[in-house]
Amino acid sequence: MKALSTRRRRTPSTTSNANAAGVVTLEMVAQAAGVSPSTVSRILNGTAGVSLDKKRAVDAAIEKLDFRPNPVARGLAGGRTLSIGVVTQTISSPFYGEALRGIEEKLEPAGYIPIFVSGHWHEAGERKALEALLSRRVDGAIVLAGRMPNRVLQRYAKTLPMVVVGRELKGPRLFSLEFDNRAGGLLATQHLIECGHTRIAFIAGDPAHQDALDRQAGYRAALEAAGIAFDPALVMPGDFTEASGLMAVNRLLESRLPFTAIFAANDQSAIGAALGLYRKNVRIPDDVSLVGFDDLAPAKFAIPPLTTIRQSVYEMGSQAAAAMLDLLRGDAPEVMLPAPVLVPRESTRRVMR
Amino acid sequence: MKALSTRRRRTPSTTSNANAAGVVTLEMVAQAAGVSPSTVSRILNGTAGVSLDKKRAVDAAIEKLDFRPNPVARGLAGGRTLSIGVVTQTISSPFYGEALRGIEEKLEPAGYIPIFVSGHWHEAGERKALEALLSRRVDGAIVLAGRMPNRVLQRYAKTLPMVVVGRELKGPRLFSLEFDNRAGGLLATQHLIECGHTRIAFIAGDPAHQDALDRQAGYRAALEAAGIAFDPALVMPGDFTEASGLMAVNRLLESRLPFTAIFAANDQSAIGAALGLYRKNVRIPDDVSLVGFDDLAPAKFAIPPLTTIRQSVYEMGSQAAAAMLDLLRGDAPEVMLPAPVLVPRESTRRVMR
DNA sequence: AATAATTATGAAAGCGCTTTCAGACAGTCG
DNA sequence: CGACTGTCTGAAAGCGCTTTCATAATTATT
Repeated sequence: MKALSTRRRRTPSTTSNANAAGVVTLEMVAQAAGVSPSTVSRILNGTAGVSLDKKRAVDAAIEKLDFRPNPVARGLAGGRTLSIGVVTQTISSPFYGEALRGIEEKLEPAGYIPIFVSGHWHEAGERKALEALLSRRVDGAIVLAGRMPNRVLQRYAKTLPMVVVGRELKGPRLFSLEFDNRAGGLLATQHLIECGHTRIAFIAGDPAHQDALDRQAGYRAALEAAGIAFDPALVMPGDFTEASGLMAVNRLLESRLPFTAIFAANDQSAIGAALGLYRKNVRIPDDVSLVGFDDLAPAKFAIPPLTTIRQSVYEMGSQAAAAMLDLLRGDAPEVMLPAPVLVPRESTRRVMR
Repeated sequence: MKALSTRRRRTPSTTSNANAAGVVTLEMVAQAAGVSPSTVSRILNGTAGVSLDKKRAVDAAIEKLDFRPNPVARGLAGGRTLSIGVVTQTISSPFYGEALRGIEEKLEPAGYIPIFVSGHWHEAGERKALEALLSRRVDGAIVLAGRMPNRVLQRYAKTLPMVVVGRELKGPRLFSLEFDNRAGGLLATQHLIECGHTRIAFIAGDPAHQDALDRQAGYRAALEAAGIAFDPALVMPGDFTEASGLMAVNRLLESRLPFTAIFAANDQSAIGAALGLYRKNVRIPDDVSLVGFDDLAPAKFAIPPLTTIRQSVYEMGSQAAAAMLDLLRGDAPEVMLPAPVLVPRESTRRVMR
């Protein structure tokens, strides 16, 4: 299998260097420029001052030979790999996909490359993913949500800089980034209340996610603020999937409890709910108003287009990456997530009855 | 920034080794087991026979010290990094997301890790992505679709094993994998024809994608086989996005051309089309039947659930990864993509008029 | 002008592993 | 029983870079 390894002893005295696979090395650059490898390295990294003429000579040599430093060797020698590990749950979900895009696009110009690993929704998987990243000597890790206990994350933060999305967790080389899910939940519910709804069902998210809990807290807070009694029978369990939204609606309908609006903990479950209503000939928004959460692409093209809470997942990824870059630079990250906004579309409207 | 580099000269004679960051090295294992580093390496890689008792001692030491070889050092020394580069277009699209999941899950048990890089839909981006991967010394590259000319890909294949998804392209260290898009297009259109439709519109995909062209070819072939005249006015340009599906429908409706069915080149544009029809109060499937392509998650929860062609994107990714593993092992890949299947749901039905 | 304090540079060690080379033993054979 | 194979093993070189350390070349200081 061995890749390009046409390996031979380095001929000790011969200076005409030309390794097997035609790869240009720093040493060759040094030779071409008539300086020592150390100098080339220093120029590359800006580690120390170098006289202008040498710098010019080296730059010219780099240009001419089309030299690109080998990150692997760099990693081994300098302890840096210019790669950032990212632990996600599923890389195929639209939610994580957006976040990853944000991360990638922010990291790229800084010369870092993200390495994505899935945690598969359980602690053991996440831990394994982090271990894999660690053994690959990533320079830092970004953890998206996840079920790992805070303790564990804090321990890892001793080994390498970490940014965690979706929890409150600070430390010397640890930064966390949270979207205000509670405010979002509040906003969504308020909107429904303003439309005159009082019987508002809630389709919950995966209770293992803090996000889900916070959104629900926002829902309750809004009800309370409006003086509407909270009815536990109106909250349906769910897990952020379309299927769970569908099932929740079915149960809701079967319960025969009166309700005129549904707030689903994310767009995906809202879309599942919409299908459930459609199946039972309940019209949106005429009979029931529906609000989602996240404002991912599909919400805009749902039938009818879904009123939802925008939390820019892309932005979240991008900010997490920015924070990581700060951490790496030794600065205290200074990032802010945009506040949640309501995106009114066609799935909600005033009650008329 | 320097990561864990508490670097010191290695104390030449001292044998009690313990590097700064508490990382266990192969050398430490060798020492604990009372053998030379070479022997440990040989056991790790199965490169040469080793006596049973030494092997046992080494295994015990590895276990006890919880040693995990450093891939970076391995990469530098052996020319292998145990990582596979993957070039995608957008990592956030549901289509690519699924494929990446397939790749990741197939690679993982083999000890390889995928590194995903986006090509951002243009040749320059893809080329840059490939270069980034190359400079990171990946052991192989998987290219998903993409616009890079075949020539270029073939040239890269000289440097490292490649598998390309979505084109016909073979070579010594090059393997390609194609889904039968034409057959899928044929199937979709046939289904519509069997339902009695004769005025079938087509919403095209991005013409830069071979996939899109093939699906369209299937559409035409089905019409021809059924003796239905092909009407170019019924094919609407599109680019695989929801927005393009929506726009296509609008134009179609404005054209006042009669039609009773739409075949969209992928699910996303079909969903956009569905919204367009909904807006104009055209009912699916009562007034117009609609077929998509891909059978990604959202299709199942569209309103109404979308009849579509299943092409297991997950499977595609997984097979591509399997092919890469074969290539790396030196075997000729022997993989097969499942044939396209029609998944009838509720967006199509017999014409009644 | 003589000495101290700065740079700028190169030599060389070392990151943690793989792999060649050659030695040390066993086992074969005639 | 000596010459010859073949199998294990360790020493050491080397992958391509970074980073000390020491030296030489400048510049600043009094």
